[in-house]
Amino acid sequence: MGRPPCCDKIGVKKGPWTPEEDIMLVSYVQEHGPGNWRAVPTNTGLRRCSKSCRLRWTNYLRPGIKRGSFTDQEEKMIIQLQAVLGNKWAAIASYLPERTDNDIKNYWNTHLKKLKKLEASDLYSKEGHCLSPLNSSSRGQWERTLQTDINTAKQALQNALSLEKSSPIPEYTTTDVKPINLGCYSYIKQEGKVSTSTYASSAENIAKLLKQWTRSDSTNISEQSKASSSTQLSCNNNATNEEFESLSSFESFEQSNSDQFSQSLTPEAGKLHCEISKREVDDQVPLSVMLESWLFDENDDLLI
DNA sequence: AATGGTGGCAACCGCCGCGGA
DNA sequence: TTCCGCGGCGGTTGCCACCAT
Repeated sequence: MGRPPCCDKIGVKKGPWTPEEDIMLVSYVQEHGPGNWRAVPTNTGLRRCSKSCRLRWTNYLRPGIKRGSFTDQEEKMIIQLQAVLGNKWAAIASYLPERTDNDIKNYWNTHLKKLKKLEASDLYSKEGHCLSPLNSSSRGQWERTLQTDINTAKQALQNALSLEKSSPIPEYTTTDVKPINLGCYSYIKQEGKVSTSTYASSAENIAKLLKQWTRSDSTNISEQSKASSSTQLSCNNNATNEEFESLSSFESFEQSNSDQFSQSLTPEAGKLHCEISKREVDDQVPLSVMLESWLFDENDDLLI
């Protein structure tokens, strides 16, 4: 006998979310903040499971989510963090705050897993042995493999971080996939033409619905926030005033919820995140140094 | 033009851990 | 101390769009 379902299955809607449902959820979270998901369906009138609401928020509607293709730096970080942390997608996602664990998991399963498999088979054929720890002949050999993995991870992480420092904003060529933030939705610009998913094409509709509840908040938005928003939106000539206002509202909301981000991290990652935030304010210790010291600590733990 | 195959991604399912009663 | 409910996480599924034949 398993645990009963988190919510009554009868009358609970499943499948893709409609823009109207998104609006209901977003406006509720805007008002009450993320949390107490159990109460969301009853308070909003959404015929959705509480888990579904939380998932929709964290994976799609949450402000600050970057969509579109992964950059080289992101890919490197995912590969190396996966080597160190394993399939701890939430932990990995905590180092890529703009990406959700679901996104990273999907990316790994569709792109990187294949890549790693290919590399592994290549090594297997070249070296005539399996690198899997479970099949290695001795623990010592496995530890050496692990150590190599960790060292590689650290190296790549440092490379990625140094790249990040030199070019904090990814540059896109005309052939690159270029994500354009539009509130909680993203338009993907590819090879000069703007294409949207069927869902994202409803963004204007969403913006109209958002208009009502953003009006009251928009008066409190700082000029700085507006400036950064307009920079992002300048990519899209079709951006409406309503969309602009909704985005501004989201950004101010995001800032107010930065504490919740650090709370959502794993204990280890949370500690690191807090430490990084603190140190960065206190004495500007580079992120790469923090990560490296953390990785060294992890190594010690693993090899004891 | 039609159809089958494949890849990508959003969403669901079930288990686990934590915190409160 | 135990039980229960909730939120979080990872694995998996199913739908849809794109591509090749």
